Amino acid sequence: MTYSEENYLKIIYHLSVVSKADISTNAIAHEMQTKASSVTDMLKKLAEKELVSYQKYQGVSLTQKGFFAAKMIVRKHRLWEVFLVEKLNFTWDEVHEIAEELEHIQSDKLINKLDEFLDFPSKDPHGDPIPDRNGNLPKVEKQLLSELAINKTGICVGVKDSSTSFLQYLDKQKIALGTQIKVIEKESFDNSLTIEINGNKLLITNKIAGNLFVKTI
Amino acid sequence: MTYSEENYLKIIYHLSVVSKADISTNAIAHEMQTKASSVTDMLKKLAEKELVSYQKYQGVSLTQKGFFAAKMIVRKHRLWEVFLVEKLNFTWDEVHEIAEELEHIQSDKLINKLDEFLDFPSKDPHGDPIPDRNGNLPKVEKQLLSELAINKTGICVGVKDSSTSFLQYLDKQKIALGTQIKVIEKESFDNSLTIEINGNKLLITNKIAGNLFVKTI
DNA sequence: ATTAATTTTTAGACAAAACTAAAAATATAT
DNA sequence: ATATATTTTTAGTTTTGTCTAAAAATTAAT
Repeated sequence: MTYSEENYLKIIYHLSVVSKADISTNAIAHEMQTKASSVTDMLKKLAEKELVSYQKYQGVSLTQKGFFAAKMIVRKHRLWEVFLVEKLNFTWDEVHEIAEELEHIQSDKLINKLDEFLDFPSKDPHGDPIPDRNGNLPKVEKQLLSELAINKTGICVGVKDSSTSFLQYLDKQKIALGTQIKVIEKESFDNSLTIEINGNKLLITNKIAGNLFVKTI
Repeated sequence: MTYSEENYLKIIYHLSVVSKADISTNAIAHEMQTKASSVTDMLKKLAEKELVSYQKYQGVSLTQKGFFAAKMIVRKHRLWEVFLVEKLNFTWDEVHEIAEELEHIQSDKLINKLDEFLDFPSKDPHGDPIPDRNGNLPKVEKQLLSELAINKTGICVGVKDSSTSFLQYLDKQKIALGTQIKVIEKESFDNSLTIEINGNKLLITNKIAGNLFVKTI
């Protein structure tokens, strides 16, 4: 598989996790930051290789083969992220771009030895689950902070958006994986929330709350 | 720089270390396992970027800029090899191919943090020196075993050929970096050598002796 | 010093992955 | 139901790095 094919497969996988329905050409083009016509070309190539099932004008879905391949790319990405943070002391907002490159390194033996070296982690630095060598994904129980009821407390277990800017915002507000967050108040006009962290109150927008995963306790 | 440009630069660097004179198109084609016409195309591109100085029909040499860039690629390659052997327990004959991919990962921060994680090694698993972040190469004092005089003893400090088959031959004969080797006899007809390792005598061909570096003691 | 052999370069093509512009299919709105 | 808007596909280019075949330059040989 080429570098580009792997990137498409990964994008289709991520879109599939969210949507269930077939993935549209435009949705892929948007994620890949490319043009719809380029996507069409690539979908034909992936269909030819039986990595996706594709019907003209009807979008795509991953085949079993494509699904497994995508999970292996995600596995590599997330394991490298763990390596970068745990072993090389990168911060969680620095690792995504580097892992985007490292995920394309071929060797299965490498990734399995890396997995062992890292002591078989089940989650990456952003709380996302890491598929094992057979493609099994640990099921992570979580909900968006924006969906948490008033007076309920959750533990931060992941982020939906793992962009540098969002992660740095969280750092600034002293929100990390494992942090306890209690919902104090919800403003119905703009859906902003007042939350309590370590005894301090903090006002956050709905956009922030919609990108933070918590687990209720 | 593209993946392919980096590979050309690295090959030109390796040929330069050996030959001093300008590097011929054919020599590069042979190393790259490609055609001379492809090499010509690439040399024009590298010259355009001022990474090599190139005169039609006269071969190429690296510019200062190209020399530094090449050393950074070699640095990455060798540091990753150390990582694979020291941290992931790969054997020295398995790491070259994987490092060929890893050497193209971009981030400077990554490679400097890796360097630190590995405790700033000066040599890779095959005894080759690792350039530091400024491009300085530790000078390694060594000579080929084939050039060692009779009755002299040397310590194995490196290999010229780091192919899997040669390294596995050395493993089979219990020759590793640090092994003491004494030259007992040289057969002038075929230039084969009788050597002594750990008290045992061993007959090796000139080809073997011509690919093993030793340091006299 | 010519001729022959080798090396190197040019010219033209091709595959991968992207693009633009236009056509076709699907979805939406009145 | 028909017109309009949107989405998707096709057709034709472009760029990167490769190739083959032929031409040009260099090197070797008599």
